This record gives sequence, C-alpha cells and structure tokens, in this order.
Amino acid sequence: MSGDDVSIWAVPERQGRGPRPAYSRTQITEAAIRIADADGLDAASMRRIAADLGTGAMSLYRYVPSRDDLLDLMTDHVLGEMNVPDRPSGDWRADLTLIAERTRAVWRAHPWMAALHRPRASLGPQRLRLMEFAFGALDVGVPIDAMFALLDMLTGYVERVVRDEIEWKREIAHSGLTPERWMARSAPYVTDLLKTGDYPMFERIVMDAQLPHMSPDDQFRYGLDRVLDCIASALPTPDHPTPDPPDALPDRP
Amino acid sequence: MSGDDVSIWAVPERQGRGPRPAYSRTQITEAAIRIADADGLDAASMRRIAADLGTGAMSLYRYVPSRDDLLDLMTDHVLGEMNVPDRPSGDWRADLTLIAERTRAVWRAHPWMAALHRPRASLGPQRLRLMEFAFGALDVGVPIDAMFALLDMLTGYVERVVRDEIEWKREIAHSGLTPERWMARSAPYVTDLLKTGDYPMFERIVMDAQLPHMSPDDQFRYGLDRVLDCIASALPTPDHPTPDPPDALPDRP
DNA sequence: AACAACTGGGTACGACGTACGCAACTAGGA
DNA sequence: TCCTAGTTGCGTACGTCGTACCCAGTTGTT
Repeated sequence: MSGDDVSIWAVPERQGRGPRPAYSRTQITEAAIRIADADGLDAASMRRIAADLGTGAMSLYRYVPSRDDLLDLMTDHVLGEMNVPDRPSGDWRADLTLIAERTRAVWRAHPWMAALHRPRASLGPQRLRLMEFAFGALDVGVPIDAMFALLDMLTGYVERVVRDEIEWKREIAHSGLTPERWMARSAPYVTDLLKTGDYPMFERIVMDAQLPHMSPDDQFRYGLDRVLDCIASALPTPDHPTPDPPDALPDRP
Repeated sequence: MSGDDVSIWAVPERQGRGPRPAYSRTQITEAAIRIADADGLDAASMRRIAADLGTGAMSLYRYVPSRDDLLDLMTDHVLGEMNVPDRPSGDWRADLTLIAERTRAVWRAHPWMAALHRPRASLGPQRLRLMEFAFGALDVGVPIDAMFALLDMLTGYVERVVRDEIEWKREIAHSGLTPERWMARSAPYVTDLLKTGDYPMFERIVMDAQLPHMSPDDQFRYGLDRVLDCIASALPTPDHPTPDPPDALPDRP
C-alpha cells in the first residue's frame, strides 16, 4: 500500500490531463505474472518488468505506487482465472470442492502464489467475488461466524497442502536431481533419525503411510474429502445446531 | 539448503582442525532472532547480524551455508519455545489445543514466522519433536493417512488465522494510525462496495458478524473449537470407521 | 497562447546476498 | 618438535534490488 492510501483498490488508475499513458495497470500486471510464472517471483523485478514492456523501471511507478501493490494486483488478477460461478449451486459440497480444486489449479499454474506471504486479504474485485461464492455456498443455516471458522479451515488446509506440494517441486527442480535421486540423497539423514529410536511416529509415517506414495492429485482429494466430511458434521441439523459465539459488544464504527 | 547437501540438518557444525571458532550456530541463530523480533525479518540481514555479534558479514558463512539455512535454524530454534511435552496426555483434544495455542503464542512473539513461508517443512529436531507429539496425540485409532489430513487441517487453520492476525497488526503499526482511524480510513471504499449491491454476503459479514468485534483471543478460541469439533467427528467409532485411502503401489526407496 | 497536470525515463543512493582471496592460527603426522 | 594442510576471521568487490528525485516533453483546460 502506498502509505497515505488504504490499498491499491482505492487508488484510481488515472486522471485525464497530460499525455496519453503508454501502458496500463493490467498490461503491467500481466507482464509481471508472465515473468513470475517463467522465472519465479524474484525475477519479476521492476527493472525486468519494465524491460519486458520496453521501457524504464521508473515508468512503472506512474501506474503502481510500489512493488507490493503490484503483487496485490497480480494476486487478484490470477484469482480471476478461477472462473468462479456467479452464484452457488445449492450443493455446498460441490461448491467447496470447486473452490479447493480451482485454488490448487491456480497455485500450480502460478507457483509464486505459494511464496507470496499473503498478508491482509486485500479486497480486490476477484477476491470479493470468491468470498461471495464461498460464503454463499455455506449459507445453509450456518451462522455467519461459524462460516469464518469453516472457511478458514478449508482454505487453510488447501493452502498448506498445495504450498507443500509446490515447494517440494521447487526443491527438486532447484537441485537438478530426479525425485528418486533426491530421495536417495536424503535417505542417510532419515535412517540416522530412525536409528535413534526417538521418533516412533515418524517411523510409522515412513513405514506405514500410503499417502506419500499416491499421486499428488489423489493425496489432495483424499485429504479434501476428510475436510469436507468434517464440515458436513458441523452443518446444523434440527437436534445439533452450531453454537453461536458468545455475545460481543455491539459497537460498530 | 546449500546445494550439494540436503539440508542444514545434515551438515555438521564443525570439524576439528584450525583455530577455535569464535562463535556458534546457536549464537548466530539467537542474534538473528533477536533482530527479527525487534525490527522485522528483513532487518536480520547478514551484515546486521554480524555487526551485532561484533564481526564481519562474511564470517557468518563459516557457520551457515546461506541465509536461507539460517532461516531454517531460526524457525526450528523458535519451535523449541513451544515446550511441547515429551508425550501426549491421552486427551487428544487437550493436546491439539495445546499445539494450537502455543503455535499462536510463538508466532505472536516472533511475528516474522508468519512471513516465513518455509519451503519444505525442514526436519529440524524441534520440528520432529512437535510432529511426534501431534501425531501421537491423534493416535487414537485414526489411520495414519487420515492423521495427515486432520493435522494439515488443524495447522492450516491455525497458521492462516494467526497470519491474518499478525499481518493486520503489522498493517496498523506501519500506518501509524490507531485501529479506529485505520478503520475510518478504509470505510469509504467499503461503503462504496456495499452501495453497488453486488456483494450480499460481504454485506452480511459487515452488518451481522460478531466475530470481528470480539477479542483476538476469543476469535481464535471460537474458531479453534469449531475445528476441534470437526476433528472429533472424524475420530473412529465402532459404527463409523474413518475411510482408508485407496491402495497405493507399495514401492519404497 | 498560457498554464497546470501529467508523461516517460535517466541517474543515483543505500541496501542486499555472497564469491573470492588472504593473513593468522592450530592440529595431526613426521 | 616442526611442518603443513585445513580452517579461521574478515575486507573487498560484484551484481542485484526498490525507489527518491529530477527534467524535458506532452496534453487538456482556460
């Protein structure tokens, strides 16, 4: 954010005096995304983006207050690729599955999303659209406060798992080894750990767990289904209403 | 990771030839944490850490292969502050609550943890200890593969919520405003959004939700209890076993 | 025609991580 | 005991980054 303004979304793109601008926020955003996709987030520097557009670094600051704001623009732009429907379908489970899988797809297509420490959920248009869909999907008798918890749980799960998936892939790529060679490389350390006998659960994970041997798709789906089962159990039934939060002071700015 | 080695944990601190080392990994790690706590992660640069120890930047590289490895060391060191018990208590709900709340406490004490999207959960000693405790706590008849999903759900929830909490605090601090003034500053944008009428769920959040008006502690606890309720519903009962994942190829390196 | 508001973009500053090199030091093998 | 190989602390240097500041040129409004 630019300091004196709340967020990039409150700063209009242009007024209408001087020369016609040669570029646009969208154009710059798309260039930045292209670079980040290809060479990583760090590669999307102001100089590099400008160079790709055929201009100088400082020109970009006529369009965007800072690089951080540009990252906000990139994030929201990419959320648009989720192509979330206008309204929930009425089947909450299908809708949440859609959110989870499209989030994963978008993060996999733009791995830098995982590296982007996403601070304040900046309220860009696409983020808002997504929020509407998500909360709307859960609008089946759940109190609004419980929706927060359930959606934080769902997106927390998704983001964590996908982040791990992506970072592992990055690790492999960075090492230049095949996954098998990489595994072999780290095997001595793991067996040393196991030999100490101090880590019985870790041992069971290494020996018994089937999940790590499944395809990433199947891993994701299996876990997601467990999460959705959990959410199902939290939906209100006549005899089991979801508990309301304790009353809060009704102060509103 | 230093490139030719798997991770910092596989690289021993020293061999025993030349002059006696003047510092140690722990010493450097603690200095870095001190700086990051006080002035943020970016402030913990190699130069600054070295200066605080009274030496030159390049000296640090005799102890740590790269700054990224130092970040791994910092993370694991700080996890030690969670003071996780040696073994689960037998009350899974109490144990998971403990993990959630101590994680939150540690992240709040070291806000840079939230900005650290650590690639690959690097298997440091404290991380391993925590894993043992967490998986051990859930070892009440749940298949090991389901534990992954449930724990990813829990830690995903915790990390997401605490990250938001911390980043909002940072935002406020960075703006130099009181939370009230900050709210007032962003009010026009929000009311503009509401006036469009395109965001009915967002409107309900702004108008009806009580959670945002509760103390951060209460917000966290309310959501955490919802998550734990969910986990409770996933625990096996005689008539409702947790589904195993589909079989995977039994290949093991 | 004059002016104010804007434009693209060059230069410069103070950071950053870290490759490289070197003198000083210390341990194991002779 | 002395050599020498390995390691120490650390200064210098390189290429990168975000962006503050400046200025000449362009344009809508008066």
